[in-house]
Amino acid sequence: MATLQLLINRNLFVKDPQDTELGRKIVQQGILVIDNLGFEKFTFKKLAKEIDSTEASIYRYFENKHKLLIYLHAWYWNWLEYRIDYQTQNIEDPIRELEIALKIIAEKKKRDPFFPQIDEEALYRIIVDEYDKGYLTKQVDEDNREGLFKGMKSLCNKVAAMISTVNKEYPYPHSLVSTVFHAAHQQLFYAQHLPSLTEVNDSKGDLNLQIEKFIKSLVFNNIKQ
Amino acid sequence: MATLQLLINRNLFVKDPQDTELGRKIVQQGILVIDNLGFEKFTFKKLAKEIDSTEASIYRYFENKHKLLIYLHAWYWNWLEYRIDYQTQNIEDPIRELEIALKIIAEKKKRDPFFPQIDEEALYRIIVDEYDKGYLTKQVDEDNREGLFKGMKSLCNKVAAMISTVNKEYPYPHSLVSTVFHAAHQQLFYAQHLPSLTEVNDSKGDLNLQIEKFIKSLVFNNIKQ
DNA sequence: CATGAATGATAGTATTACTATCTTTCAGTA
DNA sequence: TACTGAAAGATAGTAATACTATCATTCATG
Repeated sequence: MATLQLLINRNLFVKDPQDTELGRKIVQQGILVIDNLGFEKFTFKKLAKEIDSTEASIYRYFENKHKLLIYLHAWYWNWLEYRIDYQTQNIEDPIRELEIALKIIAEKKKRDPFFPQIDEEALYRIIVDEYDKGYLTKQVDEDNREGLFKGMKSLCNKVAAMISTVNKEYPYPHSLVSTVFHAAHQQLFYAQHLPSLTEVNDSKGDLNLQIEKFIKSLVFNNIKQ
Repeated sequence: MATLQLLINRNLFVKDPQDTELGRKIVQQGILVIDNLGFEKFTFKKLAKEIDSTEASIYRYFENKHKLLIYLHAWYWNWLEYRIDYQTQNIEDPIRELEIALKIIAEKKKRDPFFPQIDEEALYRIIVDEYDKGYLTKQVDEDNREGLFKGMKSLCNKVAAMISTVNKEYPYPHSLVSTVFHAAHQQLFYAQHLPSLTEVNDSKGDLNLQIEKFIKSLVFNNIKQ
């Protein structure tokens, strides 16, 4: 099987971690350590220990842990966009296309053999648990200027365009999509931790399937004519 | 004019900050300092300097800065709930009642003379900028067990109940409300910092009014029969 | 006047988030 | 074979953070 690489914005790293053994280990194990400790307790020192390297070496790849987190987010959004592109090839019906996109956003993530170095299941847990810590900071404007959020924005544009194709009168395609992106992850977090904030519930079967139904209803109830 | 006090969960503080001069100053100035610095750069030491007190004294009121943040969130949600209760008194029409609730959630917050010690405009900026930092942590389950999120949950229940009154067939009242709560704040953040993720835009007039329309459309498109 | 609660003052600790410098390893090349 | 340079390791150091502990002072109340 071919092994792919997603192209990540150069401003997210000092030195491209995909280029070297150590770099790949930083990303690979970084995902696992953040998943284990949570982002606040995660440090480069702890990660260095895990991969038998040093703090200083990790700093040669990432300016700080915040950039590493955005890097992982960027990877995630690029991965979703690639999968949506892939799975909507040759689909003519715009409604069907939109359904596929929403399914991919909401579904439970599994390891993708095209990217053997990334544990997508752990990464997905990180996205769910730390969703907006990437951009809810005082440096958001600078980060945005450097294009660090291009991945999410690009996918948002893509899905918003699908919505406009289905119903070009709907006035809030981007707002609806950014809301749905968040809801898809947030509802999973709520189901696991604050269940009184959602109807999505373990006892009703697969959580992600319920979330998929919820966000589909959210979207289609809004854009049907 | 009467001065009111909102009742905040006892587990959120070591010693009730509403009981003393210093406590009130901690909350009052805490809001302003967090608003200025952002939550990550905010420290008790900096706040202590601001109020001419000491780090140790602040620790006598709040276990750590995270608890102070949740305290402020709790205050905010209690405040919204109180205002919704107040403004929906004697309203018979459930649709009108729901509209009022959504308006209060989305609208631009102004100083409330009933609570002269709280700068609601600064607090609102904090909520918008740090929305889920209160609960997106590894201790969420413990915090939740201690009832720290009662405020948001209670308001969510209230608005979800309004939705069920309007349409008792709608299957996702709580999910819709928790999504809308988030969207109401997120869309403002996006409009200010990541404008390509939203149609809400300064050049179209008042941001909060646009958000109000968006979330009303979101809710009513979903629950109309 | 005595008491005790609240606060202030000061100090100390482990950890974090870096930066700097120097050495070693090792692959490619002259 | 020796030489070079890039990558990584080793080590040290710094300012700030997130606390904890202890002791002194203030001040209202009984």
